[in-house]
Amino acid sequence: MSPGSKQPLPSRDEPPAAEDLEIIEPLCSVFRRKLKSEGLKYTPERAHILDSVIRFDGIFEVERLIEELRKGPLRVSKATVYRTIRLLQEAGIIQRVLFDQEQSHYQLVYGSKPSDLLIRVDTRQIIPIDVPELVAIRAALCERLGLEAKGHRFQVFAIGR
Amino acid sequence: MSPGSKQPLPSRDEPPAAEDLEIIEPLCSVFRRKLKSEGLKYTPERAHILDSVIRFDGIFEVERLIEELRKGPLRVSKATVYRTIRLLQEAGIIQRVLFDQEQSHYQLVYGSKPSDLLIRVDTRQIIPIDVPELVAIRAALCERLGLEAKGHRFQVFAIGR
DNA sequence: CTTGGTGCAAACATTTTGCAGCACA
DNA sequence: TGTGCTGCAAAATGTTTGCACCAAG
Repeated sequence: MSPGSKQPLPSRDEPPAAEDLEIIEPLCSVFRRKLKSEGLKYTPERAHILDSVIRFDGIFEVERLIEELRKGPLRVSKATVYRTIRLLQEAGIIQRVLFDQEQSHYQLVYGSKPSDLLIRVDTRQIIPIDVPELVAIRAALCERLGLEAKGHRFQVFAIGR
Repeated sequence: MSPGSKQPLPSRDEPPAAEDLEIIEPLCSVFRRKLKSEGLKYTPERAHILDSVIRFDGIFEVERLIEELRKGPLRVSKATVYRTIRLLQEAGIIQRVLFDQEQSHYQLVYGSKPSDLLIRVDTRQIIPIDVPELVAIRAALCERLGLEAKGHRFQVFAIGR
C-alpha cells in the first residue's frame, strides 16, 4: 500500500547527509517565512511534522506520517497533522498526489523538482522521474486551444521485466 | 465541482446519434458478456446505470450520476450504483480518474480511447485529449529502467487566456 | 489579556457492507 | 428452492471542525 512498502526511514538520530542539508535548510526557512507572513507560529509540532516529511524524502500517506510521528517523543494529534499538511501545501513544500483507490498521498516538492512519477504496480514502488518534454507538449496542446498551461501530472504505470 | 459544470445531458428520449450507436452497442455487449461470464444478471438497474453512464459520455462523479438516475422512472439505490460501478470498472468500461480535493470521478473508456485529460482550473471543465507521443515517452523511460510500461495518466492543468 | 495552537471527540462526506425480502430460473 | 439482486440502514474510512484549555508575547 505504501510507497516502497515500508522501507525503513533514515533515523532521526543520524546526522543528515550533505545533500539533505541543502534541502532541509531552505525548506525550513520557506515554511517559517510562510508562517510568519501570516502571523502564525513555527511550533515544535509543526517543526516535528516538517522534519518527518523531509525524512520521507519522497511520497507519503498521512497514516504513515502519523505512525512515524508517534515514534518520536512529541505526541502530535491527527488534527494537527492534517492542519499542518494544509499549511505545507500552501507553502508549496508538499503537493498532493493521487493514485487509485487509496487515501491521499503527498509529495515533497523542493523548488521545482520533477513531480512526474513512475509507479511499479507489482512492487508498489514509486520512482520520481523527470520528463522535460512534457512542458513543450502541454504548451503546444494549450496553444491549440487558446489556453495557458499551469501544470500537469504524469504518472507511468509499469511492471518489472 | 462537476466536469463541465452541469451542462444538460442528452435526454433519454432523443434517439441516439449515429456515432452514439456505435458506442452503445458494443459497450452494452461487453457488459452483458462480463456479467454472464460470472453468472451475474443484466438487470434493469444495471442497464439503467450503464445507459446513464453512456449519456454522460465523458467524465462523471457518482453523486451526479445518482442525481441523473433519480430523474428516471426506475429508483436505484446508492448501494447498487456503487456496486455497478465496480462491475463496470472490472469490465473495462469505465475507469477511475482522480483530481485534487474532490470525490472520485469515473471516465468512459471505449476500447482504447484516450484517457489523457486537460482540466481547466478556472471553469473546472474537463477536456479529453490525445497525446500519442506519451506512449513512446513512457516506453523509453521504462526501457532505461528495465521495466515494462503498462499504462499512464496524463493530466494538464490550464486556464483560459 | 489577546492571539494563536493543541488535543480530543464529534461531525462530515464518501464508499462499503450486512441483512431481510424479492424475482426469476 | 436456490441464486443472485435490491434497498435500506449501519459501518467503515479518511478528513475536517468545534471547543475547551494552554502558551507566549
